[in-house]
Amino acid sequence: MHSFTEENYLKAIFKLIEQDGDGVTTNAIADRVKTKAASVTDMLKKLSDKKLINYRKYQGVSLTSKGEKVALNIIRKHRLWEMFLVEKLDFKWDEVHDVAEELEHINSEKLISQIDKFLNYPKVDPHGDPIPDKNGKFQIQKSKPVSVFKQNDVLIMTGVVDHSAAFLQYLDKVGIALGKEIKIKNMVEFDKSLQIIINKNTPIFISNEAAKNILAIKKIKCG
Amino acid sequence: MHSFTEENYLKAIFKLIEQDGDGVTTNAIADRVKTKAASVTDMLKKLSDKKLINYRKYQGVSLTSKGEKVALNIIRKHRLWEMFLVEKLDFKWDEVHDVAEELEHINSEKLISQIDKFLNYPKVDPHGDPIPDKNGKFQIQKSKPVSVFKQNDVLIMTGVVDHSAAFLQYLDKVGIALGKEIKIKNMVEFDKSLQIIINKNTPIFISNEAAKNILAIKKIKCG
DNA sequence: ATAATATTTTAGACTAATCTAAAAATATGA
DNA sequence: TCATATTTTTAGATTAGTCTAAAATATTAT
Repeated sequence: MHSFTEENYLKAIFKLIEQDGDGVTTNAIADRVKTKAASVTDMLKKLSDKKLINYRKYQGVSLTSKGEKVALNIIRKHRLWEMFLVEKLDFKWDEVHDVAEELEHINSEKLISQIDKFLNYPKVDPHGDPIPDKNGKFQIQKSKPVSVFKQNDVLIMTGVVDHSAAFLQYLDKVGIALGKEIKIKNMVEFDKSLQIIINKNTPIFISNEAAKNILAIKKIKCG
Repeated sequence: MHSFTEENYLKAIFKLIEQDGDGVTTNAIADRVKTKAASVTDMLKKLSDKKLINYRKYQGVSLTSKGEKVALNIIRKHRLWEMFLVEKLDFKWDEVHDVAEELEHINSEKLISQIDKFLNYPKVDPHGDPIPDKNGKFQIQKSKPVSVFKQNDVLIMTGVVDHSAAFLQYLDKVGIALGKEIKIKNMVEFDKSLQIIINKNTPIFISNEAAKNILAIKKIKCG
């Protein structure tokens, strides 16, 4: 098993990737786990030795599939416990976080599968965040900025962060709208702009700034 | 708050006192918390500094009322969690111990009071052990050998450990029977024999061997 | 392109809890 | 009572996680 602390680092890294994509920085992690950058570096070496993250000095980190599995399991437990506290023990949705932070580290397969059953297999927690199933798969996807996805991902546009008229008019002009398919063809290293294909049309470029403000989910593979 | 480890030591000491009375030995604790005597000595110093135990080198330990309070709270949490696992999550009574060992260290007043309510304020856990209430009082007392009680305790005799005819005849002869009041007048240091008063009659002496085989509970003060 | 700034890593130290081996205290028993 | 055995404590080392301060690397802005 992994230590309480290792689990917290993996969870922090997972959430940072979810927010900002791969290449998570030492300082960002230090912020999230409320420690100093030097301590983070030590832990990154340890997690890397255990093949839980991909780490090269000064280059930022990403999770290996092994590390992602661990992180997803912690998140699953956290969200199921939050659900339990609200549904069964009359906690308010804003009271549950700190207790769930502790409960998520309890080690028992049976405990968590029984809680899941007891709650009738919920798909989202009290904050509306999706709960991964026991295989680490989300039944419901949360929309994320286009900027966090990877080359060759195929997405469905679901919303915007910036609701300004100017931005919406821009989207209209380039042909991005709710429900449209967006395939990420390429990412330009220099300015992080993206070459994308909308509904199989001719590729276009959008800036990193634009990509950060367009929300999307991964398209589910059919067949 | 106290560390996970400190809590485990306090719980171990509490249980040893419950079994054998005050003056718990270093080795007995080492056995229970599965560590070495040297480690126990270190921890005893720490707990003593924090005024959680009474400790004099080589003399064995007892709990201060502060320490007992902490121990009782851990035991309360442990037993409520066991109850929850069996009643609500379909655990077998022999599957719950290890998980409850982890859950008992979760820090949340509200969590445990809500679990208590959810279970409708149970008085005993799935193993039949009494559950202390939030003030650390047992609503139901577990019978313990007379040998573990202290001077001036007033008890009610509830049973025996040794069911042999010889022992029962001896009890009959000295006037000890189910329901009789036993007041502990004095304990002889030399052989640990007890001077007791049965139903306010003339004091008699019983051996430590006998005292270990007579079960009793503390008499509840009326009025 | 280079100087200034910011980020990240290294080096070395600290704490809590643990261990082994040796010393000290206590208990046992002829 | 005095030697022996047992128990407990001390001394010194180890591990996980943390810290500060200094060095190395990367980024930014002129």
